[in-house]
Amino acid sequence: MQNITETTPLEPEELQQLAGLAERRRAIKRYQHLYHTGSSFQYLYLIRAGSFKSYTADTSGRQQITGFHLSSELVGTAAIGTGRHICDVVALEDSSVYKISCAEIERLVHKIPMLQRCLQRALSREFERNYKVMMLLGSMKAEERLAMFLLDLSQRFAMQGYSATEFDLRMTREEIGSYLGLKFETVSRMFSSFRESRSIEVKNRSIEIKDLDRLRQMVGYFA
Amino acid sequence: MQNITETTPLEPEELQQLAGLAERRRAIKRYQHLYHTGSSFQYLYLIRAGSFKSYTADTSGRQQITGFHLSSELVGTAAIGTGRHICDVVALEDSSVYKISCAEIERLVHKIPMLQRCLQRALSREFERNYKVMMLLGSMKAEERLAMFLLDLSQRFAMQGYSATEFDLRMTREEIGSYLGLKFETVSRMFSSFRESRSIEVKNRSIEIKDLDRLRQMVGYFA
DNA sequence: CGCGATTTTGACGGCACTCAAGCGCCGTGG
DNA sequence: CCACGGCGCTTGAGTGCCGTCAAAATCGCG
Repeated sequence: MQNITETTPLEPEELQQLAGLAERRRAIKRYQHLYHTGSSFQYLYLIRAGSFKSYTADTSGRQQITGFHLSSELVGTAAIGTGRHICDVVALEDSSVYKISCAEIERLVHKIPMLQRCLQRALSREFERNYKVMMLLGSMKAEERLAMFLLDLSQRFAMQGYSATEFDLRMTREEIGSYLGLKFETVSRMFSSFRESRSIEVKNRSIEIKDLDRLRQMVGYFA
Repeated sequence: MQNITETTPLEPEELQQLAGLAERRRAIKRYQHLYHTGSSFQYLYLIRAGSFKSYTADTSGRQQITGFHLSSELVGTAAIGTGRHICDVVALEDSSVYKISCAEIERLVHKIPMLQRCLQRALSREFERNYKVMMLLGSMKAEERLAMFLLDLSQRFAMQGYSATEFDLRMTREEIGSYLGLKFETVSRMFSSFRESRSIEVKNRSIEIKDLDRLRQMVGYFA
């Protein structure tokens, strides 16, 4: 499961590669945009600290969340192919990013084949995730969706060296619901249900996974 | 709406560009595969006649349909970024394709900037469709999904110069359902419901759209 | 401290899924 | 040529999940 065509979690060594390219860091305040839909592709952003959400407007104007982005992940890669950003990205909290100029990348890709491979692997991972998201939204039940969401977050936190079982959500129930194709009341009910089955401890935004295996069972085949 | 990261409808002039590159045509019998998941990316396929479906195995082994491909559309483009195919593609009927070698494209892209733009535009369209598919599966009702499916087919047939209102489906109700995240019984019921409201005439696989506007209204905001 | 935003929980209803039966179409073989 | 069988399709009945509406509790920002 995971973000569609936007977030790109990086292996530690890939991260180092890219950090070297970072021209400068930039502070992004809560609710501030990294970029807007349709704006031209100038930079990739490597998240140094904080978190973001990306969304598109469903044609009635409300936002449809398409992904969440955590620290040490790469944002903006979907625009590589098209030259224009295809969604809005906004900070969920005060954050900090490295800006990596698109032109700079182009130049260096020719010099350093390693970097080419690194970016290709990143794009490849994104493509494969599209299919998982499709299956998620197409056929999974609310319980399965939320379990998958938690496992996904858990794995991404672990990848950065944080705890895989204790973390804080940075997004509202409504944002989670939008991402998973559920109403926020359903998300809330599922959290309560997970608590009653002792799979997790949840107090507002703080999550502690008590029974990782049970979550995995819920996701079942889709893992 | 439409296929995720796999099909690429082409404008007539783009089609001509690519037809020039076609090395040779190849006949594909019904149920025969064009390529398998994981196989290395060797060719793009321009469909000359016939139709295909692409699917991935949801981990329990059943196939999850991810797209349908009609004549004069380009198949296999999703693998450009990754070098490996990420789904299986199989013929729904006896078909014929042009094979366009990957190496050939690479060479010509350097010579003809026009072709580069053509492929980029194609990829761009695919990316944007991902979002529509996400919204479709995330929040639309069965009626809206099927209406959108029919309008999408209608538009693609029209693009090839065929009738936008009368066409034959090449896929089963079950395949449509898999694609739209519905059970085949629900698809069947919706077809019957559309018939009762005089929006379409439907007899087995043959479809005649009687009230295009009504279908558009059903899709509503999502159009 | 106070107010708006977020979250929880309950009651209720509708849409889509499940299970099941029956029909139509078509290819195969007697 | 017809009988048969299989597959796809339709339709019905019943159920369950999730969305809607509503109210109350809690959080957190100013």
